[in-house]
Amino acid sequence: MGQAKSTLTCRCPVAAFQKMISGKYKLRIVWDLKDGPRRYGEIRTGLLRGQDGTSEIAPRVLSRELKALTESGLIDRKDYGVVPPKVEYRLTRKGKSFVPVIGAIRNWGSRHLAQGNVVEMVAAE
Amino acid sequence: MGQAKSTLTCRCPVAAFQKMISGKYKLRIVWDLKDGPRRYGEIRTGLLRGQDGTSEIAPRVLSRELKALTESGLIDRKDYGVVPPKVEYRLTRKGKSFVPVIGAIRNWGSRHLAQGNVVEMVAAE
DNA sequence: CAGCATCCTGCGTGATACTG
DNA sequence: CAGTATCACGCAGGATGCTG
Repeated sequence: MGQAKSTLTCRCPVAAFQKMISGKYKLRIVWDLKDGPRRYGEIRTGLLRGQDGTSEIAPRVLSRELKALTESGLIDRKDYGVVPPKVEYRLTRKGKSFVPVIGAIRNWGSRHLAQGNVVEMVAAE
Repeated sequence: MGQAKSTLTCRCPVAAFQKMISGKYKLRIVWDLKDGPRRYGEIRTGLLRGQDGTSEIAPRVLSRELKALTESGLIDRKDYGVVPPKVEYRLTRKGKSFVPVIGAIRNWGSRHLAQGNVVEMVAAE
């Protein structure tokens, strides 16, 4: 069996991590899901908070991110099989264990990364 | 100094983080640098450890990653201005503060990510 | 040795339209 | 509502070759 196919497989945990969270929204999705299950549409609109309401994320994109996260085992898809459609996404155990990592990232980011439009000189070192 | 370029600017620390470490090698470079300064060539060959010696990283690519990291303020470039050229890269204070974050990532990754076939405990820290 | 200049390619991202 | 199907585009990433 081998090697060569697994999407997430890599000798370096960092590289594997990179692959897992590749994409603009995966981290944010997982983070948003930490408070509980959310529906497709909720995630979609939730991703826009803070943005100047430009265009919404393309469904194709969100769809793929969600699928990738599911295949990574971070989230779980629950289809209620009703009409109109209702689908919820929630963190798996693995996904929950990942939340603190994102927390660390956010924590570091909020201290060392210029956020918002306030670009405070990163400089001086 | 201080270019108010919005290169890293984003309202969401996570997104800013994503931008900062975008690219296949940035995280690994920073991690490699945690043990001390390294020269261009050392970083280049160091990035190959574990790979089956396919092709080396294109200089253009490494160069760009290095430059981006420098502009992000994570690493610092030191040119000795000699012949033949000698250039060292080292972590800045900011870069050092970022190492634990990568540590958290590696730690999580080594536990939850399938790492190819060779899972050699990264644990030892 | 430590890069830069040029060309090329695949994929991630986005916009639009359509469906069960 | 929760997606899928198509088309298009920009850019990261790799391959060479050259230079101070």
